[in-house]
Amino acid sequence: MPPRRGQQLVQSLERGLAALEMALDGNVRPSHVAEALGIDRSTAYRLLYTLMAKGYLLQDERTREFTSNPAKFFQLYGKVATLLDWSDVAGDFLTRLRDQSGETANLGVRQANNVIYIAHKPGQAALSVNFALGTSRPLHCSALGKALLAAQPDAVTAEWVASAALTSYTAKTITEPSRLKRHLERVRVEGYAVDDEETFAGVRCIAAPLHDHRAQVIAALGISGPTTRITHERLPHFAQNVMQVAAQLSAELGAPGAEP
Amino acid sequence: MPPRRGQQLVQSLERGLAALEMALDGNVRPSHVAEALGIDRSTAYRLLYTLMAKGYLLQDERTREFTSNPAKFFQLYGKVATLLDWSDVAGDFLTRLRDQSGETANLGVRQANNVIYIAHKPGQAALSVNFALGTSRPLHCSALGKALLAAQPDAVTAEWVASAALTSYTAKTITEPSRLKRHLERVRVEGYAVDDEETFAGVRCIAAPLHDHRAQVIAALGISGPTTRITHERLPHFAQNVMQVAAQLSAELGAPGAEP
DNA sequence: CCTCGTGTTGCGTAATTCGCACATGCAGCG
DNA sequence: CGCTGCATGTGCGAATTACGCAACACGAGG
Repeated sequence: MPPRRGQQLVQSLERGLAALEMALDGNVRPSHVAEALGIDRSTAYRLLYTLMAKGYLLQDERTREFTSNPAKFFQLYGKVATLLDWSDVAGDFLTRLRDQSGETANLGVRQANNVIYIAHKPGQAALSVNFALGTSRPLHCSALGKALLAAQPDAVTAEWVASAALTSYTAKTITEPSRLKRHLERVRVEGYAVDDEETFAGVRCIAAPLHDHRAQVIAALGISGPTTRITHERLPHFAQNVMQVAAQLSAELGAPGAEP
Repeated sequence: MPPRRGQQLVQSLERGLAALEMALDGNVRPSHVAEALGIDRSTAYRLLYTLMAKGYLLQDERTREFTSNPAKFFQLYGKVATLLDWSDVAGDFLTRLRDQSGETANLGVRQANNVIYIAHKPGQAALSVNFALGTSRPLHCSALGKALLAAQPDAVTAEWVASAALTSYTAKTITEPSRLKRHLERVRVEGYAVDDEETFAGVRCIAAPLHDHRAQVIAALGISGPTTRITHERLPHFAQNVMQVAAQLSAELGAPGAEP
């Protein structure tokens, strides 16, 4: 018997959700899930079967593989419709930012240790940064993520920085906790965050936080583009642009103190 | 111990998913879930807590209520990106259908006993049918649903009609299995389905099935509008329009036999 | 202050789940 | 063609796990 932790999680549910997420990353079979989770094949099978019975998965009649059921997830997603509304509200501002900067504009929220991109307007230049909605990126090396991190109270940020796994993606990724902490302090002072090729070589991003009617930071807005266009010289200009649109969107969301 | 059914489902996972879906329909508290599922409060709490630990739910610090975590569901949804692509492909056809008919065009797939609307183009008239993406409607009283039902093999349809709960929504909803069966046979012959105020009074819909490269019916396409514009006289004309665009979209999807 | 309702946690029980073992089916190969 | 290897799917018994009971903490309301 494993030692009881502070809070006991329901094991079957935990494993079932893990199996579900595996199926979302690609078709799975009981043997795969069993190996990945360190459980018996039969157990994995019963979890998958239950997920299928509840509509989350489908099973291919021929190959016997379990697949995620897109319709089910679309339905679930439709129920958290607030985000859809978000896209509608933010759409005009993203377009404005995209047109003013000429680069891909995007908007993301925090989910655990990641930023999730929930709305975007891809740039129209031949060479533009592009990725699918719903993509997640680490907080510590994305502009949106750093803008969100910097908005937290000092103590929270300090604790997070100390305990987080600062995975390196490029030579420029900040992996030292102390350096990241100082970096975030500067982000807060300046009002915007920069990802200077810390996630992808050749890609620079700029982001600023968005405030709601309670002045709470709930999301971040930014642009991403190739280093050839977002140069160090033009960076301050882009940053002003991002902050300006972020303030406008915040005002639209009812943030106090923002320009009308 | 309850008698074992043909296939045993994992109870904890089943209950956990039920709790999750409750949370998607609005904030929940352990006592609510416990009562709805007929389980103890403590059990409901542990399920909710596990869902929270895995990122599916959030708990309000003040009210202690559990809320769905939109970011998580957006992330999950982003992974089943095939549907997003679908919207892209279907977008032009939906627009064409909307512009030709002047009514709201929509596209849906089957999910259990419902149709899920996964793409649409709302009509531009002052009075137009409109609903959010991800909405679900019963198969037996929606045009899209009947188009999907009629495409199945006879035996499957017969069994479904006999066992399904044909809930009535308006006076015109078809609730007799035998009548629905005949109705669906006619749908198959005609090539299109009509929802003649069977779901909402004053709303008429027309839909036709979409075929993929294997000639399998995978979705349905249609229009919805007020009975004042979609009159019985003009209905055949609208039906031709729907079938034509459906055939074009099917061809785009690689369906054999459809016009290029 | 008392009561009621609810969130949260400890604990013992027993129901539920888990893993083993096996039947079955399929694909590759000698 | 039959043998082997591998995977899915299903009884079944053991015991781990999840469940319900009970109790505590806390806040609201009377």
